[in-house]
Amino acid sequence: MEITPVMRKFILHWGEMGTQWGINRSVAQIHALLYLAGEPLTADELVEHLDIARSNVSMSLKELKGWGLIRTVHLTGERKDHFETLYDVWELFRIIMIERQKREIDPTARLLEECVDESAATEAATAPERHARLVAMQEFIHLSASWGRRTTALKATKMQKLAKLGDTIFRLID
Amino acid sequence: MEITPVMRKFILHWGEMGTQWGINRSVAQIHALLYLAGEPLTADELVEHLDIARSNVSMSLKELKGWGLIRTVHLTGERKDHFETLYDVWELFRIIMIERQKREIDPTARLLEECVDESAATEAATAPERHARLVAMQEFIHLSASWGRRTTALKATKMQKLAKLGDTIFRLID
DNA sequence: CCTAATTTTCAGCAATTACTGAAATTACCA
DNA sequence: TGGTAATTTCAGTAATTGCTGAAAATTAGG
Repeated sequence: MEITPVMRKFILHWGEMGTQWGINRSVAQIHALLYLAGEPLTADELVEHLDIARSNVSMSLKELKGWGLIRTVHLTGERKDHFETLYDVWELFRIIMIERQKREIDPTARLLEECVDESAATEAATAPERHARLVAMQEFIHLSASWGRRTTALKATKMQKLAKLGDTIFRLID
Repeated sequence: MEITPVMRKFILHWGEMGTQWGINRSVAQIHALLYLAGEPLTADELVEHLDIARSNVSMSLKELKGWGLIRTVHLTGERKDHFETLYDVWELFRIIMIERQKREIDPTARLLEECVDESAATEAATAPERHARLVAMQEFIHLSASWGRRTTALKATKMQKLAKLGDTIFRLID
């Protein structure tokens, strides 16, 4: 496994993108490299190619395992752990959606429900418009969560088909 | 304009959510407050309610203006600038989508095009599977960008209807 | 124009996040 | 079971990001 200029270019960009979305640069880079490599790599290979410390790789791999984006592979005759990611972009997307939903959308939906309930009890009468704005936000988050759950419940192949179908429908409407 | 416990709760959560999505906490809090307030507020009112420095508010407002999420309002007889946001969550969502598309998705799509082209020229023959993975990623990003453009091209009301329609269709399919 | 109110800028400090190297732990084999 | 390779943990440090106060710039009213 050697890193080509194209691979390097992609990996670096992916790392920067990650930081903008709240994902650690090392984590994003490691994932990008595993995706492009197409074969399980050892932690030491990641250290070498990405030029980051062994301990950083260890932590980042742990993070990626936590997201369910990589798995440990044992190669016969090899002592070191090897790591590989999924190679299906739709499946990757699906997993990330599920996790972000669980970590971010769902708690927000819960909080908004609390806010709306408390608002209904205390200030809906005195500040009806503000109450309505809270409800509008709650509905939006709720609808987003619903879309998220429904799409991620689909298999990756179905999801892809749906996405392409939607795109085609849009094109026809235009 | 007084801050109620419910408002405080929402604003604090929104600020935390922001940080997880790469949005500055102060920026997110200010926007949340303007949304809930339902009326234009001065920078000094933001300082007081959110307990952050005047200069921080100034910077954050600039950021929000850059995103097109707030506008300056001049009230007759008032010397100070007042700021208000849009109160339509769908319109807010639309603006944020357009901006993120422009800042993040489009550059990534361009980069992937370059990568695919370079890969086609240099290594498609020697590493066809890796080339295919790059192409798969490009297609995914391209499809995402296409969906983004098409949905944001819709008026907020149409978008909302489409979202609700999609949700209903999903429900029927289940 | 001059003055005072208001807003913006920015250098410096604070807080957070990211990364490293050393040490501890675990896994594997003889 | 002891020894070595591999991995993880974590305290300390570096880098980044966020925030502040002081000062400069801008604006509006007289």
